[in-house]
Amino acid sequence: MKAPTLADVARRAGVSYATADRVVNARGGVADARADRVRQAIADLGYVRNVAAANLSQGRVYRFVFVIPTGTNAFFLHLRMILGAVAPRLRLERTELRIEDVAAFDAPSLVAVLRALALSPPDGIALVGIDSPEVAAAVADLTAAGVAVVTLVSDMPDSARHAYVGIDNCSAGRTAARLMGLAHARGPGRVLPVLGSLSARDHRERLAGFRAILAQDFPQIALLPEFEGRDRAELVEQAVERLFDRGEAISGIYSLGAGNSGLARALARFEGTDRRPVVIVHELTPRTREALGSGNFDVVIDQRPGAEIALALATMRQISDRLPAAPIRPIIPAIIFQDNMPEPEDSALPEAAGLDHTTAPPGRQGGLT
Amino acid sequence: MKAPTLADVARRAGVSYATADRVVNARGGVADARADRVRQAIADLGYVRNVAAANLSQGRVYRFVFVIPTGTNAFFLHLRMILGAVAPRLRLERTELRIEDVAAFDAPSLVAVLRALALSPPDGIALVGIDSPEVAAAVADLTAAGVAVVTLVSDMPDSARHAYVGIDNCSAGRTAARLMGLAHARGPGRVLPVLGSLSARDHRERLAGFRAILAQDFPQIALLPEFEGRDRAELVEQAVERLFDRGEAISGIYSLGAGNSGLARALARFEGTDRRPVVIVHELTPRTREALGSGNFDVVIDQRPGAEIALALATMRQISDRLPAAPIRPIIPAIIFQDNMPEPEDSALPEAAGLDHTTAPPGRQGGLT
DNA sequence: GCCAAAATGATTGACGTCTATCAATTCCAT
DNA sequence: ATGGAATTGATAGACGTCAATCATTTTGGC
Repeated sequence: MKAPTLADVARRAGVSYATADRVVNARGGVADARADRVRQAIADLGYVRNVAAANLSQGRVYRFVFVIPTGTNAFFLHLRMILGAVAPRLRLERTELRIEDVAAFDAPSLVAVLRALALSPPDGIALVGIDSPEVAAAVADLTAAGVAVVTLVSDMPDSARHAYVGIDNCSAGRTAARLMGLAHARGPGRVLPVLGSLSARDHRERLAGFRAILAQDFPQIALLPEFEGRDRAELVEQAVERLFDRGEAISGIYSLGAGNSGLARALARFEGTDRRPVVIVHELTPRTREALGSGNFDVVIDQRPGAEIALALATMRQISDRLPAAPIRPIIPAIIFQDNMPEPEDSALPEAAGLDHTTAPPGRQGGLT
Repeated sequence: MKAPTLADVARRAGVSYATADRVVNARGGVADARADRVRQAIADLGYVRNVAAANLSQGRVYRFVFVIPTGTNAFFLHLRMILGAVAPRLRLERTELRIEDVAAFDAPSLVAVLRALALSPPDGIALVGIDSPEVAAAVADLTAAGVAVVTLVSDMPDSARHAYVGIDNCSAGRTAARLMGLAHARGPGRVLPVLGSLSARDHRERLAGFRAILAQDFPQIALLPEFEGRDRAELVEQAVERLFDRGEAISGIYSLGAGNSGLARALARFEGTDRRPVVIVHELTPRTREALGSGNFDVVIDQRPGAEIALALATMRQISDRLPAAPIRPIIPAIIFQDNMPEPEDSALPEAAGLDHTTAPPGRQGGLT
């Protein structure tokens, strides 16, 4: 009735414990015939190695690295903040977190970081994907070396990464289009897409999804040419200002990258009027929160970085533990209006929960006499 | 540099290992002065008991029970399905799941189930809350007996439950109102709320949130009296049919409970016309999926039962492990249009991930020779 | 049939906690 | 002071795995 141990496997396979151990831990030096018998016994018994016992025996510590772009991008700053907040808690679970900096949108420097990490490989690496053969090659080397590699936020489907943790960006773009269409009700309009860089897969996919639904279901809405703002607030601000100054009739803005504080500034001119365009942006940050609250933005599509980090960690741990892989589903983004803003994630006061379970409850055996 | 063990604590407190053990496991028979010294040493060293080692030593199996309402309610059927799907995987992690049936909206039978469970108490219980003093009393007895109790879907804030796992229903109602308002653009309208029962806290809260935002931001939308459909499709269908037959001008329907297949049938009469009201419902089920896809519903607010189950399990495990309680944040509901429907959760084919990590990768020590 | 190389078996000591038992000490009321 | 109770200490085995060592057997080439 209880779970089979490796000793059971060895017995069933008719080999010694030592041989079974050599097979499951890939130590080599086992004849094929024997190894197959062990594998068969594992399958027959449904043996799953007891990770707790394994970790206990070798005093294992999980070492995970998050490679995060530098710069003033509010989303990545938020990501760093959350990582900093969960790190102490994770240490209790024998997990060490490290953040490696990398220049944004920069394949060569990402490759350099990955190559450096390969020298003393951690157990897992989470990185923001960049479409580039060199990065893919570095990833392949890491996975070959037994490192769990997970792409975060933006995927690299053609690489050897074990899993992608993030939202379905195409679907997010379609959702934005649907909301934009809803808000235009039955009237016509002209919509401006603002993005960071077409070289980023996530931005490309969002734009494609947005376009597809607008074209399909909302023919009365015209699409202006997209603006590439490199995720930099001042560039976005200038560009939007210029359009307004030229008197362009803009009924909606879909900002699918970062740099939204610039957008908020550019929209200040509509304060108090009812002529502000419908504004849909990505990522809940202090700035976008504020703009939502004050009624300057309408919708925020948030990829829930906290959930992403949790899933990335769980995935890396699962791969490191060599457990049968659970299917990874995309993160479901939160669609946020001024009415359903969640608490900021840094308001995580452990004791605020008001409960402390660190001493045994009065269970079967009595307390004091 | 490594984590302190209980032996370290004992040494620091100047007591024997046995005494320290008696303190952390509440076995009793320790003089106050000594116990305090042990507790002080624990605090000084930041000792956290090694759960893996503890579970290993006693061959521990977590026993968790989900108490789920019976009936044809599609949401709860879905919840049961997901529980069935995760159960085998959890068994690998020494966790046993059981489902207990209970009549819906029925406090006495919930109390009976809880009392029965108390006879051989599991490690954790997740239940759908019902506001009733008797239920609260039963919950208090369970928590006093050391059982981790979590409310699911609908909370009981005044009970002794350890945590609530579910969405912020008030916020969800506000979100529905915002979407309804958006879809009404600047035109007037009349909106019908359909709910299961005002005795259910979650339904009450959604309705309150919905009302508040409509009143505050959309004065041009009139609110019809709400209909209580007991979550039963045929009742909902009849009631809505009757209203339409009477020629009521209805521009929007907010269905905040179950029974949406009845609603979909009642809306069939608008097929092909553009006079269908705006329809916002809760919970993604096969029926609401279909209605979204065919364009009969506009928005589904889904409380993501899979995420709820995962969080409930994690919470119960954490409480059972007597770890410092992490703050529990509400589940963020998914807002779903026809454009961003996620894969059904039962499409979870473990092997579909295409990866199997059950054998050691070629790590530090070489493979075959 | 011999030798080296390869494969296999047997065994042991961690890892940190829990449970249990038994011996030794302290405390307190009389 | 004495006896009984309460408290404390010491220790050992179990849990399942990993890493390591050493002894033994089998294999393959000649």
